[in-house]
Amino acid sequence: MKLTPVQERFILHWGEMGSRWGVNRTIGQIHALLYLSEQPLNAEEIAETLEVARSNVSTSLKELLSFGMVRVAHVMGDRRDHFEAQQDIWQVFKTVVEVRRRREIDPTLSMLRNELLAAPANPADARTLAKLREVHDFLEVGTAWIGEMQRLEPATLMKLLRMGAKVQQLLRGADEISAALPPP
Amino acid sequence: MKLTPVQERFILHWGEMGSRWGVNRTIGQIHALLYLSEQPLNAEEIAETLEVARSNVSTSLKELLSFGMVRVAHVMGDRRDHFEAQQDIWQVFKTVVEVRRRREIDPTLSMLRNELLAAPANPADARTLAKLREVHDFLEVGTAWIGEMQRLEPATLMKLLRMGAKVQQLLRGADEISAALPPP
DNA sequence: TAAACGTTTCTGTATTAACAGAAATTTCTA
DNA sequence: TAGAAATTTCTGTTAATACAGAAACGTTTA
Repeated sequence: MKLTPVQERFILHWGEMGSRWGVNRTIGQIHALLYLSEQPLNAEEIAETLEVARSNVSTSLKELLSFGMVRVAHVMGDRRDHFEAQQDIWQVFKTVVEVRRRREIDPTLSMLRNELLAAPANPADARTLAKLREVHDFLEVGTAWIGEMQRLEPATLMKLLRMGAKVQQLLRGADEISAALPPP
Repeated sequence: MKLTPVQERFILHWGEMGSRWGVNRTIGQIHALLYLSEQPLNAEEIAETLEVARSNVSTSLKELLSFGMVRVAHVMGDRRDHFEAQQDIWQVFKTVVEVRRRREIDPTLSMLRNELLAAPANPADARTLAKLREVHDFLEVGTAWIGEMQRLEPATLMKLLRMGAKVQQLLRGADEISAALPPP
């Protein structure tokens, strides 16, 4: 597959950013390529276009599949697997958030839960445990929030986002309401 | 500074997670130590407690200071710098979001802006540019949203988060309102 | 201004992750 | 069930990052 200069720059950039998003360059590039591609591509085409080793493509695709960012498609009369990327940018974002939650928050949450449950009698730790509880509660509530956000439809979210300041007002309103209630 | 087993486990875990959050182990550990510490610590104490090289502490502190997660404090009769971590967990979170936005979103936004402005006449790129615009708009609107969220007070946010489902309803309400309006 | 104290920068080593290419395995077709 | 085609796993190399220890640089006080 021949790339235009614009496509090439986008793919290279996406690969570069990959490392900052917690995936390697090849995974980023493959995702960008499939995101831009009009039709599903097979592993061979991907390897040729990006000039990376076939095995590297295989490993990377497996990871992208496991994230749910790419799926297998089949082309009539061709027995090879073809791959296509999730095209809805909001879905892509939800996937990213989900993956990162599992990697970056869940392990800490479960570690904190353990410490708080094991709750030793050592009075020297009273202050420490109070802080751990604070972090725990913050993360707990944050992940619940993320979960709710993820249940929103793409269209709904985009509209909400576009509303911007209005939502802000809505939230401030909610704050006033909750301020009027007795503390939890 | 002598650590209790609970403190030690927390610090080690935080250091471990550091790499997943885009900072190295030492930075994570120092942050955890200062977060738990009752009073500001100097670089020497930090190095001893964590058993890492003094130079490593210096570099890591500089980075934490640049993030705004740690600040310098002074102790009467001691000319050495002492360091204390931001204690408000919501502030910590805001800082993390801010740092990651700069690292993970801003470069892509500016790259996309460039491509869209340079807008070459090549008709083969029409489809590609449309997709780039979609990504661009999504990120643009997302960062604006983040900015608004960051202006909320800690107490306000915690209350909002705790409201959970109620906020969800509020958002759905907003959706119905926006659905009733003509498309933007 | 000297010397004691504190901090930062530099340099080499070690650890980790990414990747290419080869080998092995699986899947499909005739 | 051959044997061809496609995919995955394995192995060694390369590149990037983290880190310790040493050296250099600043700052304060007597």
